[in-house]
Amino acid sequence: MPRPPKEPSGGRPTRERILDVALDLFATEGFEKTSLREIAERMGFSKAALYYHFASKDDILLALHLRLHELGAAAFEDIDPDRVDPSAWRGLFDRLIDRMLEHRQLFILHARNHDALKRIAHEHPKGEHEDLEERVRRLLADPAVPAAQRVRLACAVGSVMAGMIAAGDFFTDIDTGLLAKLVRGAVGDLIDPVVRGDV
Amino acid sequence: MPRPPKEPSGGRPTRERILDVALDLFATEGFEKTSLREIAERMGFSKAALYYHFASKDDILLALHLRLHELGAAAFEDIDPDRVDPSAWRGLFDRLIDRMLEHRQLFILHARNHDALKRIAHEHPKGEHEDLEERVRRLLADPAVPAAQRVRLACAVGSVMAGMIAAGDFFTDIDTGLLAKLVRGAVGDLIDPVVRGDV
DNA sequence: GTCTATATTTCGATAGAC
DNA sequence: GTCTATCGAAATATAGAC
Repeated sequence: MPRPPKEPSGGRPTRERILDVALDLFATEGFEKTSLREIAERMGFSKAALYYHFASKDDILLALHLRLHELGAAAFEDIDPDRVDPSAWRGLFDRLIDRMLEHRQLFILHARNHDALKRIAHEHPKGEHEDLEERVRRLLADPAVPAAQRVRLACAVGSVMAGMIAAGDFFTDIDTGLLAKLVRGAVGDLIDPVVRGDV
Repeated sequence: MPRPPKEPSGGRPTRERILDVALDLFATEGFEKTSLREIAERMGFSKAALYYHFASKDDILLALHLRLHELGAAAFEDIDPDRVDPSAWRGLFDRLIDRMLEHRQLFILHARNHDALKRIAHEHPKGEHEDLEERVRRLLADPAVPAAQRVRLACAVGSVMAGMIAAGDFFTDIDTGLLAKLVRGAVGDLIDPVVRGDV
């Protein structure tokens, strides 16, 4: 029989609590600069104990990458990978903004440790997931797409990122719902000419 | 008498060439991940020789920080620190975009290693420079400024950053002049409602 | 100005007891 | 599942010869 949890952790498994701590540290200090000693100290046990739950430091980052990947897969599974036309951009960004504000830390982790994530994703050739980021990346680099559209798309992505980062640093007094509305408005102004076909 | 330079380095002093190499590495791999061994290898001499030119690794980053600071001071010395009103934003961003595209690496270095730069700037209390970034930062965090203006400003900054980062990654086929024009147009659409007083 | 050699620290990771 | 103890590698930095 499954024994009930004894720790005062809300029944949250130790592995998940380690990931919570690592997410916080990786997002605020960076993956390279965060040491396992630091994670272990916050968890209240020794460095070696971490290795019972994870095979390596990279393995912790990989698990966090999976959290983000599953999130993205669930949120954008109805998008046609082969045909991302501008008319779908507005709805795409509306959902993206909500998701990103809802899971700020995960996206900040991703943006901040992009190199490390790319490295371990490259060392784990399993799945070769075709996620949203890769599609946007290809769109941005495609010389066949009008330059104006590509630049506008990059600015829109940068705007969402900036809003998300600022949310925790400068916008602590702004309600999340209002922030989402304002960012949606700004992104709308950015991609309106693209959607309307003016560029 | 000042002896002529013998190295095939265009007469560029060793110290400056070290900074060039360090800038490239810090911007592409990050400050923490770049080792002095890596810099020394590219320079063609040993690790210890670096310490003849710089007192520490932090000192190298500090010198690069000064490059950026002098650049910013020269470019925005005519801005009134105490009165940054929206009507000046357009001109501010126009100059900012040109400067940033012109010195891409320096700004990428700054964005990527913001924490390390803040740390060494904090350890060097000299000057307590009041630069443009600090002013924008205060504006973004000021609850007295309308939320819509703050969010639009953050999006504009994020757009410029995105355009600059993408310039080297995805926009290699886009002429710099065209890119600057397109980013100016995008930022204009973002801050137009603010400048006109619609928000 | 650059070298070799080395001191010192910190890190990720492992071994084995409990 | 967690511990202590330790290994090996790599990092920053220093000492002293040339």
